[in-house]
Amino acid sequence: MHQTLVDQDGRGTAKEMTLLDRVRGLILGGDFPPGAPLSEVFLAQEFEVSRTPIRETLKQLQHEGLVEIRPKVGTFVREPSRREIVEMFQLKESFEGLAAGLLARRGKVREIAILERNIEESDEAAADQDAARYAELVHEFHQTIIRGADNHKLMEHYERLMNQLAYHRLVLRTAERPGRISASTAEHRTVLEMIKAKDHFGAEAAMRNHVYASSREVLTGSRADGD
Amino acid sequence: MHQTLVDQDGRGTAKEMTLLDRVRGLILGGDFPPGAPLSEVFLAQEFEVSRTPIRETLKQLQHEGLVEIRPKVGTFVREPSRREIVEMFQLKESFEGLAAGLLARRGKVREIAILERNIEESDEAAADQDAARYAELVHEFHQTIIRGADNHKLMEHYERLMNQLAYHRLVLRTAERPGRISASTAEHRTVLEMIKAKDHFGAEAAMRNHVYASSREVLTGSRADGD
DNA sequence: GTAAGCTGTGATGCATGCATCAGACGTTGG
DNA sequence: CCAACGTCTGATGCATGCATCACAGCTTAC
Repeated sequence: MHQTLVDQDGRGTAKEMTLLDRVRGLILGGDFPPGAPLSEVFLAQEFEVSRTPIRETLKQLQHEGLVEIRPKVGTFVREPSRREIVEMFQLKESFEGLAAGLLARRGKVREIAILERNIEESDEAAADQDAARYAELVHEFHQTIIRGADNHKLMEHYERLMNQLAYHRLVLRTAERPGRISASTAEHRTVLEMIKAKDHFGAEAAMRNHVYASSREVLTGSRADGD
Repeated sequence: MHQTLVDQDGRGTAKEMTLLDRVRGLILGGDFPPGAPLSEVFLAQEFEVSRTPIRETLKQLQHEGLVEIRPKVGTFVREPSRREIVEMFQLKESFEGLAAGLLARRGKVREIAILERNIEESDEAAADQDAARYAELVHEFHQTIIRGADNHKLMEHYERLMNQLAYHRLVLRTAERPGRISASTAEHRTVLEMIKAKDHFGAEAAMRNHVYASSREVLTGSRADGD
């Protein structure tokens, strides 16, 4: 029984998605809001598998912090408290700062080129008032730095963290304001300059400053550029 | 050799240990060295449960990075490569630096008192050439700082990281050299001074410097104080 | 003698059934 | 009317059995 496991966002890329990815997608996609119960039998029917692999999946998601399993009661989508969100942003700052520092130390030409191009396109997107494209580029900028750090363990922890933040980010996306989206580009530029100068100390500081600034504004709702 | 089924902290509290803890203890305790296969049926018999909960446990451990599940083949204790160990130490440096900085910012009197006492006892242990006690105190010092940071998400990520490093640390423990164990106490003292001065920037830098120094020596085998 | 193919064995992957238990709801006593 | 209790329902927790597959070792062709 080779059920074609198509992804749900209609990209048509039809890559084989593991059950874990699919259930997680259900949560992050908003189909199950925080607090919603995740019944094993329901999910089993939904994905046409038995309860056993569903149970394994839910336990994994518990480990990721996305769901809460109350023994003998059920599994529920976890709603991070505001405090936890603050904590996670502190971690994000630390992770991305570390990554920027490592990348600066390595001075990888290819990544630098990508980042330069990214900033150019960000300027264009900002000029075009294309908020969606801008958000995409911001995401790409951070991803490039994380990946460029060349530290796989860091990537793992970072991904775990961002998964937990993801639902929150989706909510924030809706609050984008095209008029202010270029605010963070200047900070991106500073980070890139530090990296190009191989100033790992400065790069880390600039990146942390940037993440801190955008997270502050996210938390207070004043910038909310989805970054 | 090791108490297998009871809790390991010798508290005698015999708290109900979850299967996850018990299997993990088997790995970290060295009963299953890296590369060893973890047969589901064997573990099921060992713990007198069926294969189903064992499977769930193994999937969790995979997520923790302690084991590697090769589909349709089996589960094996993962042996971190040297590169991964370096990566993990970089993360450790970042985590503990963040924690020290947060603790300095908070300036919690209780934690500071604990740390001061810890350093005193460390000096005594060093004077007594009591390597085991010293290692214990070092561990406690770091734990106090991590917990004092008051960031639960940070603790989670830190624990995950240290679990992956744990096997390696056990190996290092055997290489302790009583003559040099006091080397890190000076660094601990510096960290504490920064925290007392509420210099979060300095505290972070001092902590990172300390972690970097000890990890360097661990990796090159020149200090190897288990820190 | 070597390499390709085949079969056996043992493991995992999953479906299913039963035991157990938390929480809901109706009932009853005050 | 309210609170305490008993029953009931639906879920989870786990044991078990069957299908499937990777790998080893043997067989066979060349």
